[in-house]
Amino acid sequence: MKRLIVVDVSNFIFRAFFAIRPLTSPEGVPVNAVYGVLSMFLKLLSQYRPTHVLMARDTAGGSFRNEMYDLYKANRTEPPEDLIPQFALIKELIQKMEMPFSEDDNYEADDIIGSAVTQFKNDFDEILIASGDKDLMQFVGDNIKMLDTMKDKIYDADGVVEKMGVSPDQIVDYLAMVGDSSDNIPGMRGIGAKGAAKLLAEYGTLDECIAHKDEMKGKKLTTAFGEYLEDGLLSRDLIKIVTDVDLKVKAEELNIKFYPSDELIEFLKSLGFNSTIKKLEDLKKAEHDAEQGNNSGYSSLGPKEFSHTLVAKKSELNKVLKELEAVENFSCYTEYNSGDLFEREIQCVSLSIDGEKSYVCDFTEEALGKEEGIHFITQIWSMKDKEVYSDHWKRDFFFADVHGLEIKCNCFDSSQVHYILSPGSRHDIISISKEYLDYALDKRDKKDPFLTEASAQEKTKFLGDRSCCLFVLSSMFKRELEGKELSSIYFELDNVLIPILAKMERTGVSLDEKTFKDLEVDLERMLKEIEVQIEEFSDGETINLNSPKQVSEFLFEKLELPVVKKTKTGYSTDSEVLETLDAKDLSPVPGLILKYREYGKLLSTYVRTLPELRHPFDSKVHTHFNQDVAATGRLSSNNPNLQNIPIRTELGRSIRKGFIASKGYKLLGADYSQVELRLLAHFSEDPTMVKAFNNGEDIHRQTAAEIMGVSLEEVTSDERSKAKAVNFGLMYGQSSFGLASQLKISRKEAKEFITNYFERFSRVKGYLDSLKEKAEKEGYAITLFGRKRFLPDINSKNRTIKSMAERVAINSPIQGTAADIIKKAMINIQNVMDERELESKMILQVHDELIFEVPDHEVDEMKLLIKEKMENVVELKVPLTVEVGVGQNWYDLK
DNA sequence: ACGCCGGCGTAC
DNA sequence: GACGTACGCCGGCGTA
Repeated sequence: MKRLIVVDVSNFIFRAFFAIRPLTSPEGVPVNAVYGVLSMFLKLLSQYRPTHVLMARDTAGGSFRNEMYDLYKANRTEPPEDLIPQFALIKELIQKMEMPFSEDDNYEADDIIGSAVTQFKNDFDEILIASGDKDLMQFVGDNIKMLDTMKDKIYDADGVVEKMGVSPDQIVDYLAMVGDSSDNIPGMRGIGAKGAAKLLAEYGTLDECIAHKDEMKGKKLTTAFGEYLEDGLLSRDLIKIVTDVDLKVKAEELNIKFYPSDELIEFLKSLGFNSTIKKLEDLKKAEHDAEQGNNSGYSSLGPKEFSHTLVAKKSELNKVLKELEAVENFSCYTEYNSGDLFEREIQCVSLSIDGEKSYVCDFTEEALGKEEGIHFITQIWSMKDKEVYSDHWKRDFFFADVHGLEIKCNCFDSSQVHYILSPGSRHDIISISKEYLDYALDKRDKKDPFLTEASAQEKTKFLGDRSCCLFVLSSMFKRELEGKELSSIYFELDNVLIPILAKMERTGVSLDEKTFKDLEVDLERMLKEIEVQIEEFSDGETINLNSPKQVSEFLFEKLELPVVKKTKTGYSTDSEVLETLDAKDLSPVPGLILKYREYGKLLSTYVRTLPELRHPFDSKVHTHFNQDVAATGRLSSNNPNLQNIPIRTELGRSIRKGFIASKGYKLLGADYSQVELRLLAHFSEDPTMVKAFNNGEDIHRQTAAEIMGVSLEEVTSDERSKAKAVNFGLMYGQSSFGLASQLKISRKEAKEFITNYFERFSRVKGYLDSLKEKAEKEGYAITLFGRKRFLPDINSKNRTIKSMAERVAINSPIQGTAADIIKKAMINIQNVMDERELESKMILQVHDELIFEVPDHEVDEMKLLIKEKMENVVELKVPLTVEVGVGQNWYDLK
């Protein structure tokens, strides 16, 4: 099998430059693009195993196209400064790798590629064009395919049709009509991607379209084929790729060298690519051992192949189960169809007992079927003395719950553990396989119905690879956890929480349709009224009040109001600015826009959206609680986010009336009062603060009294709210500057507040400083329970970056400990609810608050239980107090 | 037509 | 430069 890959080097260079973070050689020369091109190329060799290669490149000068059209590529800016020295290095790299190479001063890489595939077409079994340039799709057909290395996707003629909507031989005409903004090719104004595809579907070619231009309907099309026809014809000429460039190499000269030369290794050393050198040196050694004709070389750099067995017969399933019985732990990768939460079916289960080989059980095959799938997975999940690795146990628990199955095995969740080992990065199986195993899993998901259309072989690799990686990674992470404090964070906290969250998601929350409908009508009317009022000031011009850009033009150019604040791109119009302007009484408009924003936010984010997100299954909303997103250890919620339902303004708060208890149930809410401040008191052991909490004082009032030097009774509500701002600011590492701008007081005053604060609460200062020092020394911030957050920037020389890390060092232990506390409370409460077989259900968590749906007869019992469990999660130097409320809806839980 | 980013705003 | 952690809406721009 002779396979030629033609590499669009210019395309590689730009993609690499932007994909790889800045990187310099030991001599200080930027080399990120060189590194990127090398990695992409090595990956190409190992993954697609070409026998022949041609590297095609542009030269610095323009091409004949510039003579045709002086605006050709006129929109291109100069390459970034850091990239310029890398062009020569990449050329040198190609030479040192002894890869066949072609460039020509009069032609672009596209022309070289076009010429190569045309001229060498009959010399190879298969030719792959490695480039992201759509233009090159015109050559796809027969044995010529496009390869997008970033997406790991190969396009044959059908693939082109699917992606572009036209066949390869229509690509030139297509681009002639649509244009190409990256090369400044105009195209025909008025015709977009959809339009061009439609026209070509009807007439076949551009020429045929022109022949029938009198049939075109609509103003856009008539002008396109009138006024802009010339542009289209010029574009077509520019897009056409030359196929008869003299390449100065013959097909048989394109065979590649499979082993690195000493010279190459020396060159890479000078660039500082240590990890790559190591691999190449090993390869060099292997060259000596290798037998003649052994075709490994560079292509062996790729990951070793796992070995997968497809299981598609009932009798074989039992054999698999027997093997599982014989081991203590194994990975179990479950693949569901992408259908909805309640309807979804199990499609495949892939298992590995050693990280080298896997069984892929396919329940979409006729011989098995979904009933068999459920039966099979039930048997696995009931192996109660086994430890089973999955990368998404919450999904499995949800599925099990829907189908009334029980999961009794010991669950080990690779993503969740990785979150604990390294919060703040990505934890999905694809990312961690890449990071730890340097293994590129097939990135496709089944949006395109991959699992139903792919070949059995492809499917087996897709799934088998995942369970193998899952096994290897889980074993690694398990060792990593061993003997560490972090171990208990995982095994006692996060892992135990998984089924609880699944249950909460499954239960969902009921909404009252009428509340939302009424609010929607009200808000729409109120918005309309404001629009009308504002129009009086705009001379009939319609302004989209949802567009900060248009609002800014209106306020600061048309009405000439004073600019208060700027953003990166222009004048700010945020609420702070609008309030400032409103206070100046120059125009009623800022105040009106403030109202418009408030109502618009409520309408678009909550009132209109939430009822839409109810699930047809039970008409409830089922949020997702993410357990591996927030770097501090908090949960997050999405689809919808039920952790940011308004409360501050009365109108916003009324949305909570729409969150209701099911019939015969009440909602029960319990929230920690001032957890984070109490934690600050506990950690700092500041006597004044500890005493205040122990005496049950109003902490903000107490703070005000201390820093303003007045008695508790004398504190005004303004003073109290200022003190509150100081208290919160402290925990976020706020500076006097920030406090001043928030409270609209002078910096001097703000500074005084803070100075007074630290005098009165002297231990707090010491504590906050110790957090920074500790983070500098240890490299991480840590919670009371031992959850860590690593802070690579804490010793940065860049002041701004270091300060940011310091604020994180202050905030994380406080926010994170609060998160750990409520997680523990959730677990303890759920345990008792299970023991007592209560009908109550936990439904929401909002960082310091839990909401339950409780049958009327359990209200009293649950009130006691929840308060007791939440308050006694952990013994601190100050009491943790919890306030409990009961009501028919979320608004009434006061 | 789609994806990404900036601006903005909601919660704790 | 200046307040931590999230999610999501909208408009606008680019599609490398």
